[in-house]
Amino acid sequence: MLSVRARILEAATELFRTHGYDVSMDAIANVANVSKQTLYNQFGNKEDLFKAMIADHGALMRAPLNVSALERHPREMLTDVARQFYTHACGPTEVGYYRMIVGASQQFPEMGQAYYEAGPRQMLEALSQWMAREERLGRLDTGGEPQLAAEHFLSLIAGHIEAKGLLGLSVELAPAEIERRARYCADIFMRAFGPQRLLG
Amino acid sequence: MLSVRARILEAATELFRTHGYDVSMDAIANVANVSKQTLYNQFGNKEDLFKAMIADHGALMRAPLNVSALERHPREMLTDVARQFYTHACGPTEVGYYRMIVGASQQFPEMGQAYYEAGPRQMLEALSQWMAREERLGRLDTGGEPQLAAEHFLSLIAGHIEAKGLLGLSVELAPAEIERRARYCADIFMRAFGPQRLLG
DNA sequence: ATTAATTTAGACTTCTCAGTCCAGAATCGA
DNA sequence: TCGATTCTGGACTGAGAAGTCTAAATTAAT
Repeated sequence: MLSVRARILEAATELFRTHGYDVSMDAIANVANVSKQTLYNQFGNKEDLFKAMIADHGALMRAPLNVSALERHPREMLTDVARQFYTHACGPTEVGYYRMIVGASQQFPEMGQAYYEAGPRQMLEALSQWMAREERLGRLDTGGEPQLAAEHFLSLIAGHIEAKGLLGLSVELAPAEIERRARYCADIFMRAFGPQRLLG
Repeated sequence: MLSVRARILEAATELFRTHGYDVSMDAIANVANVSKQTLYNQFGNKEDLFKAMIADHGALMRAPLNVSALERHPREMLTDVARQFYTHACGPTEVGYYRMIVGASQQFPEMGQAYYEAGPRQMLEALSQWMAREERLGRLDTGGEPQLAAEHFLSLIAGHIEAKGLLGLSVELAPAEIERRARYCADIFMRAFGPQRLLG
């Protein structure tokens, strides 16, 4: 049996994700199988509950980009990053969550900031550092702008898929499609940033 | 003097954009300098007003990508598209609007769909057709996938900037920065999709 | 077993907001 | 000018939701 607090957070995550901030505390209490008073005892008020949920979720988000396997060829590495992104960060659950944050950040600007720091920012940072290293090894050529190149690679992966998801359009990717897209992205990126360039 | 209806739409656009769907009809009536009853006479109810505002706005959104000047070199054309995007579609106003739609599409899924069709979808379509033509002329090489290439170019432009804007982070680009980014994007794209490729 | 703390159920207060109603003022058409 | 339409201001209703309160039940600690 989960702790009372954990059950509340779980229910809150699910309901906020699917309905946005416009969920009644009663609804959360019901789904968590907890009395309203307990909910207020644990979290004080709705806003604090919301923030606690964000903080709780942040921990889960940091894992996907695991840039530990350093010694692979850039193309393999990039394919893998893309694959992981499509598998974990791009499914309807995570996109729904992202969507909810976007909606809520209108009311609580600091939520958007916090999400950015915990999520996109960290991925960007990690990827950028890896690219800088590869550039020193002569296996990438970002023109001395690994930060921009990392931005562009993430945009390449997420781009249109994520935009559609945000607007509520279906975004399920079959495994084969994930594979195809992942390879395609790595390919495009290597054409633009690989070491053997012609133009520029 | 604007018509009553136009004034209401203007006020609604502004308020919905900045505060999301959680704006009171009273507030809208006040800003529009109109009585509440008039507001209801004109639009029936809040949801219809919201939809009318979307429809009204849609018309404005279709202009920016003006793919009429066909005979320029791809690089120039792409730079121009990017420049237009950064200038018109990426400022705080338009991003705020996009953000609001994302938030509302949780409550009204068809809004997200409508926005996608009227905005991103049309840009994608136009760009994709242009790329297909350029490919026939031998001035681009998208590997027979102009649709994907167009997706990627738009992602390249919008990518991180838009994501930050959605989360409420500042996103103002100075003119010089717009110029730099526009050129950079066209450059990257040409490296990956220009005709003189090495890898593949 | 007894005491202290926590949980429960649900009634209650207060507030905000969508939408209605109405009586009088302004506007418009012929 | 006069009749019809539209707009105004503001009171009003009804619903939903945040947060409080209380008395009883449950759980945990000694």
